[in-house]
Amino acid sequence: MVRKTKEEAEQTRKDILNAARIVFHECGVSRSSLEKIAKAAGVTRGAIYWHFKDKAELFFAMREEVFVPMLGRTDAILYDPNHANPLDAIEGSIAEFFRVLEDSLQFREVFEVMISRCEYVEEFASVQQEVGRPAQDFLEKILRMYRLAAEKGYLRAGIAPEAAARDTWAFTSGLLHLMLGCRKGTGLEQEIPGMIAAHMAMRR
Amino acid sequence: MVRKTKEEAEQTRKDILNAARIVFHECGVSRSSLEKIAKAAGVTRGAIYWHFKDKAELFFAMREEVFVPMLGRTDAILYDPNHANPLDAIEGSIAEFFRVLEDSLQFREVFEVMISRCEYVEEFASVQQEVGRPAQDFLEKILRMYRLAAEKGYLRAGIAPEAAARDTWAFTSGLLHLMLGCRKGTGLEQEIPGMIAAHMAMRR
DNA sequence: ATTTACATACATCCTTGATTGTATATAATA
DNA sequence: TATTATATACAATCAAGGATGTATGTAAAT
Repeated sequence: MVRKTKEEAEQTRKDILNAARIVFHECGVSRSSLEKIAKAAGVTRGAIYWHFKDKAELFFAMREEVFVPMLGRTDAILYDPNHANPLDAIEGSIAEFFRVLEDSLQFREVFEVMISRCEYVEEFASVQQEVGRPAQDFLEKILRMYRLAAEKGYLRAGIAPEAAARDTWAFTSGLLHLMLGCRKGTGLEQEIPGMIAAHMAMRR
Repeated sequence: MVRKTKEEAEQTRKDILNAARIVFHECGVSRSSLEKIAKAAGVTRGAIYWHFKDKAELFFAMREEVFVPMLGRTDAILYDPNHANPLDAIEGSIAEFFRVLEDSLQFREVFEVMISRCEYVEEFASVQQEVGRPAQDFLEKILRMYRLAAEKGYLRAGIAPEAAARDTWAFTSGLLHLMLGCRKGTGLEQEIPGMIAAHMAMRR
């Protein structure tokens, strides 16, 4: 049989994306041939070329699958009106980010692929820009929050909102890279909530 | 002519390492064929295979070329007895690290290759461990310094040396990744000294 | 004379992109 | 409602180009 119904086609698309994530994570992006991915998905390369233009587009689609819901989760907490203190919103949002990473193998795998299993050159150079964009947005978001906190008197005296924001920005980025890159498997995960709390405590 | 004197051979080894750095940086490690590197170095693949077992060993040698002197520079400042306040030693050491990265194109290229142009799988998985090791060492070094600072009364009351060390650790790692990864070319470099000073100011 | 420091040549293995084939879902039409 | 036409969702095959590792050649240094 060849021609499938739309639902079935959508399912094979998902199968391909799942296989791509697993193979990318295991072999790295450049050593993941489309043949390998196809086999892992139980299809042939023809199916992959039907759904995606090439490997770069497949990679990009895989990234989208997790970035959008991740941003939804963290923004929901960052902008939760229940927080009287913006510092609580920032802390909760960062904690949520790492909680999702720890809970979901799928999310963790995608982030690991992007951090340490992909070479950002040529077609993928643009991907790096896209990957860096949320980081840039994150800086702006927490900067606004820190300014709000300063206005409300929650931010410790002597700390400029700009300085606090950039420091938190670097801290979060570093934590992510340490957790998924060089130091994975060393039990760092358990210390993350404490590190986040300590980080925020210094500016309360 | 074929056979070279020992000094000449050492020079071609250096030529190969330089070419490898440039080609790795431009094409990414996996797309850098040994043929490309050989051409860039003005030799043939035979010369590369003479000096290095394979691409992984070449990569590792390139890394060594900059890691050792870099550690020398930063440790020299970290352990400089002129600093009465260990916090000054920490701040100076971190600042020196980023100063070297900005001054030396060679160092920056190597770090960029390691951060965003190499896939850490299979043969390179061990490299990732080695790359992560200095980060681990750095944590232990500054932890000792922070403890010393606490003993001498330089560390702000209410901050545990352990918390301060881990926070600085993540901050430094994040700054490095933001500078060389997603946000390069956005003028972040100019703000780095200020960010480091602000980071340390929060614990004085 | 022997080892060194390469250059050259060879064989093998992937990968990719393109093309072609084809059975069927779906829409249009009668 | 039944038939027809066409687009869909892949599978299979083909052609071509690298990339790697190894084996061999060789001229000069030691």
